[in-house]
Parts: sequence; C-alpha cells; structure tokens
Amino acid sequence: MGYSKSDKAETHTRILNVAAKRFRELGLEGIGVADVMKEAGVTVGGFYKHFDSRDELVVEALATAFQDLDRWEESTDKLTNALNSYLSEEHRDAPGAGCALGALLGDMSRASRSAKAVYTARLKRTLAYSTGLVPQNGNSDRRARAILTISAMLGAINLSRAVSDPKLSREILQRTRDELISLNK
Amino acid sequence: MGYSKSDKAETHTRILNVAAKRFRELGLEGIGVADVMKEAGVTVGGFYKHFDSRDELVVEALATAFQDLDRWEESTDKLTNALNSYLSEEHRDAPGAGCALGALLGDMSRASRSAKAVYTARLKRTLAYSTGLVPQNGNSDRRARAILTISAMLGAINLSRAVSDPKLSREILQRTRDELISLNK
DNA sequence: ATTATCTATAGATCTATAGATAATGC
DNA sequence: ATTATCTATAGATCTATAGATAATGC
Repeated sequence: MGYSKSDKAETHTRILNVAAKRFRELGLEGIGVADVMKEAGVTVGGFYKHFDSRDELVVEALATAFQDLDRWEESTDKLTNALNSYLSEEHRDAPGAGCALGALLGDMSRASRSAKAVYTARLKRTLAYSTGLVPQNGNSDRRARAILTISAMLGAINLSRAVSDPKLSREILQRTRDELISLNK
Repeated sequence: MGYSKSDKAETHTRILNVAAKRFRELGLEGIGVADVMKEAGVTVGGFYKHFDSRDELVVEALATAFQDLDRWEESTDKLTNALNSYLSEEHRDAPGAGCALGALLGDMSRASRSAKAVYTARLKRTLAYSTGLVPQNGNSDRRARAILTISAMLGAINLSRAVSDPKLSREILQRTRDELISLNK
C-alpha cells in the first residue's frame, strides 16, 4: 500500500480514468462507487477522502472523459476525416474511449445541475470547433450547419448503438456520414 | 378494491400508461416497480401477477409509449409540420408524452435484448414513414436523407434537453429545424 | 374454488460514515 | 501528528416472493 501524497494523486487519477471509461460505457448510474474504486485497485472506504459525493465523481469524470475529445479535436482538422472517424463501427463499439458528448447524451437530461453545466460548456467548445471545420457554402450559415452536423452525428452514433440489427446499425452510420459530407461540400 | 377480470385489464392498462410516461421522463431505470404501481393506484405486491419481471414491464411500456408515436405519425403528413412539431420547445419540455425514440435513445444501448428489439422494430417503421415524407430531390436518395433527418431530429431533441443554457437549447431546435427544412426542399 | 390485490419481508444492491491501521513527514 | 487507505456497517433503496384477504364466478 502506498500512503504518500503523490500516491493519493495517482490514485485519484486512476479513479477518474476508470470512472470516465465506465460512465461512458454503462451510463452515469451504471456503476457504483464501490466498483469504480475496486477497479482502480482500492477499496470503497477511501472514496469520500477523494470526493465529497458521488456527484462530484461524476463531474470530475465527465471533465476527464472530455479530455479524450480535446485530443481527438486537436488531431482532426478536416471535416471529412472527422466524420469518417466519428461515424465508424470502431467508435460505435468503443464508447468507453469515445466521445463523451455522444455516449452520455441521453443521460444528461436527468443529470445533476453541475454535470449538465460541464456538458453544456464542452458542447459549446465543440460547436465552435465544428463551425470552424464546416465550409462556407451558399446554402446556409456555418453555425447553423455546424449545429445540424453535430445533432446528426450525436443522433447517429446513439442510434447505431441502440438498434439490435447490425445491418441497420451500419447503414445509419454510413448514410449519415455520406449525407453530411455531401452537405458540407 | 375491484377484483374482477375486467378490473385487472384496466389496472394493467393503467400501470402501462404510468410506466410509458415515467420511463420517457426518467429513463428506463429512473423509477422502480413500487412507485409505478403506487402511481397506478395499486400496491407493489400485485406486480408479478401482471408481469413476469421488471423487464417485461419495460418491454410492454415501450410498446405503449410507441402508440403515441403511431398517432403522431398518422396525424402528420407534411415534413415541415413534422419538424415544427418535433423540434419544438413544447415537445422538448414534455418527454413523458413525446416521442419515445427520442426520450429513450440513450437508454437503449444498455437495455435488454428484448427492449432493443422493440425499439429497433419501431425505428424501422419510422424510417419508412420518414422516407415517405422526404421529397425526391437531386441531391441524394430519399432513404439516405430520411436517415440523416431522423438522426438529426433525435440528436437535436436530446441535445436541447441536455444543455442547461436555455438560449442554446432553443437555438439547437431552431437551427436544426431550419436546416432540415431547407435540405428537404 | 379461483383470483386480483393486499401487507410484509427476504436478499441484493448502493451511498455514506465510523473507526482502525500503517504509512509519511515534520 | 497527520493522512491515505482499510474493514465493517448503517440506512435507504430496489426486485421478487410468501402468505393473507376479499372479491368474483362457476
């Protein structure tokens, strides 16, 4: 057992990484604090020395999960690449490492005020990022098209995970991707 | 207390209506069987005479919730009207009486096999309905555009419920609606 | 006699807390 | 002395079941 301050910081990070992954996979209510702690290699009793409440874990884990999105946005500067990567079967099948805006979309309407605030702030940044990627074309203003594009991306990735028919799941990803690409020509 | 067979059928319907509403509002795990029964005016002990398991309630309540969607689709035969009604603040603020494909989108990836089957079957019908509403225009085939349109509608209604900023919430609804209308001209 | 519903509860969660233990760090 | 983590548990859920009660319907 390690008990130094730096060990505590490491433990804290480990807890957040487990939670950021599991919350995206199982939903914000899908795993309890005891199981998160266990998977981080510690026991449940120490939890409230790290967080004031379960909701604080949710808020910090959300912020941690959004760091993956930061990295993805930084490494993706073409809309076509972004769409190919986002609306892929690989992304669909790995929600725990994927976009938290997508994985937790349906949970947010029932989440705490503070969790919604973190989600909303991150969405605004992605909206700005996306407005930058979307081309100026005659049909509509860029922000409007960015909103449509993000709505469709989030809707499609969620739908592709929702349906039990693998063919339909693939079709939703492919068609949405193709339509968004041709729309943003 | 009523104890006849016809009373049982009425009770069953009442339970399903409560569950269909509450599941859409609170999520499939958001309310327990005891509270559903209480709100239907009965006690928890009778539950398993009506359903073999909680999941059976979920499956039947899903089917019940989709009846509202049936009625809505039957009464809506213009895409513009459909979009104005679906992407409205009224719909956003009344998930319990609204579209179950939207309200439960995020829950389905973690739902039981049988619940996903019901959801998938209903999505296929809405996709067919939507393909019928979408016009034939030069840009892309109708089914592809229907998939994009549904993805964007589901994404936008979920996003509008997720964000805590009322102005952004309205903007998501309005811009997505306007973009989808001009896209389907 | 059958059955729709009731009260009561077993057993499995889950969050949060209490108090002990074994390190660190002045 | 402080503190990071541990074991243990209180109290609040939640699903499912057991057995009683009070109607229905042959």
